[in-house]
Amino acid sequence: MTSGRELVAVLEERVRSMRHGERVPSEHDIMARYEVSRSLARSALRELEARYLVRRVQGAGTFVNERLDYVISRSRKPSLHATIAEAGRTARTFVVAIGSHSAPEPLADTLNVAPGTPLVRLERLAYVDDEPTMFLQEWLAPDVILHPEVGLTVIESVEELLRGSGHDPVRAWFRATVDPPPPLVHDRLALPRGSRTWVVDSCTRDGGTGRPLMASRAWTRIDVIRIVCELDDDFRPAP
Amino acid sequence: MTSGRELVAVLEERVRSMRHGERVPSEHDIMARYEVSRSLARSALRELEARYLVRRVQGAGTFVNERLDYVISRSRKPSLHATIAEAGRTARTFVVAIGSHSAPEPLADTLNVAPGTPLVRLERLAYVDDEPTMFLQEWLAPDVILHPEVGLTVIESVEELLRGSGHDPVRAWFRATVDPPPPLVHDRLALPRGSRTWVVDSCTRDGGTGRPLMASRAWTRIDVIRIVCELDDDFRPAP
DNA sequence: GAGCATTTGTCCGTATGTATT
DNA sequence: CAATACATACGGACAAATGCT
Repeated sequence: MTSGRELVAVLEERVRSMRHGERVPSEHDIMARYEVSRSLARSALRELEARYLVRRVQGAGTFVNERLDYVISRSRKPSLHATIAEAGRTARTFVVAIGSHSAPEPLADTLNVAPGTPLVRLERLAYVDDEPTMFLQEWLAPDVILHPEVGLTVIESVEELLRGSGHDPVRAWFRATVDPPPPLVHDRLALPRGSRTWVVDSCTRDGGTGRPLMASRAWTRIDVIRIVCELDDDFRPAP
Repeated sequence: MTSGRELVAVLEERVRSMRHGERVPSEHDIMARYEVSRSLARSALRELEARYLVRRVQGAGTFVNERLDYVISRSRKPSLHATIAEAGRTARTFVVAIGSHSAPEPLADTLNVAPGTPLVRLERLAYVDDEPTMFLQEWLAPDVILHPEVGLTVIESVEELLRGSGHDPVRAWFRATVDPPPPLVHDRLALPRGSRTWVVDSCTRDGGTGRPLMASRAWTRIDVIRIVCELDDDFRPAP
């Protein structure tokens, strides 16, 4: 082995031939096998980590990582949970906080209520294969859900809850980009230093009446999920 | 200075107080000023680079970097050039290749022509402040443009060209995500190793007839542009 | 719970190569 | 050509987290 670039290429090929979760040779193994210094082995693995091909855990090792695609669009209904289950992985969501807060300015505008109107705010944390992966803040318009205290600790999907309350929830608007998360979210997702997340703001309305039901912001680990934003083509039939 | 984490925080604050393009202290300066080793100074600057806060150029130095926002949606018309000009930066686009190619399968489908139909393919390279920033591949539906050889080497905006040919171009569909670019694009954009780009596929139609005019794929430097995808809310008036 | 080996994280120091100015 | 600045690579030491006994 002569250069770090080669080392990265060799390791990448090897990693790509392995399955999600499999163990990647340790830094020490790589030193011995390819006769390079530890710093070079480290930098190669770190580059693969930056490309989301591996995950590294101090004390445990380096493991192959496979990102899951999640398409966001108006027409596609499948939840994150369904998408993840299809890929043979498991997803679970927990409510970490629930309370009544008065609507801040931009949210009041989105939900079409007067500023200061009390809203139910949910904070949820979604795990993929026991890894904290998505942190959600959701504001529910007044009176869209009956007995929220009961339903929300039990039901994992707010969409189902809305449907159960007699609504027809559709994603009416979203805005997505990639950004560093605020410190609170950084901790919740146990992110490594300097990492970025998908940030998706969204508004859910009733498909029939157009009434705003919920506004949300979600931070998603970019190394676990690959979000694909799609604008529907009104001139083509939905698949 | 005790830890690398502090050093990053201190440098980040300093960088954030500076303006785009300003010179950041060199690795050597940081060693002397904060009494750390070169490797620590390096890793700190590299982390700021990973957060898109600085750009590093071998032999030249490290410079403050400020990303530009570019919103993609159906309703927003402004071109990338206009967006960049508003931020006080300059954008230029060059046609690097133009030729006739038979339509590959997915493109033929998008443009609603038979597979193998000859299409005009454009390759363009957009510079922001003399930095190669976006590489575009564009396929034009048959006969949508008169005398393409003449117009395309002169006009920087294909949208204007379409308008000049009597069409009413609107963005009918897009799909956006973040991914490593293919090697050819990696070279064109002079990217550092292991970096990712925005990848935006798009289809432009005539707003009146719905006729497909153009399909395109664009790779954009994620450290120069922050793309924001937005789905319009049909229940709210456009701003 | 304690102890231990393994593995990655964080530092240091040094030397040489390469691109820019 | 020379000076500057970043890139690459070596080596070593210790810290911190994990997983197992």
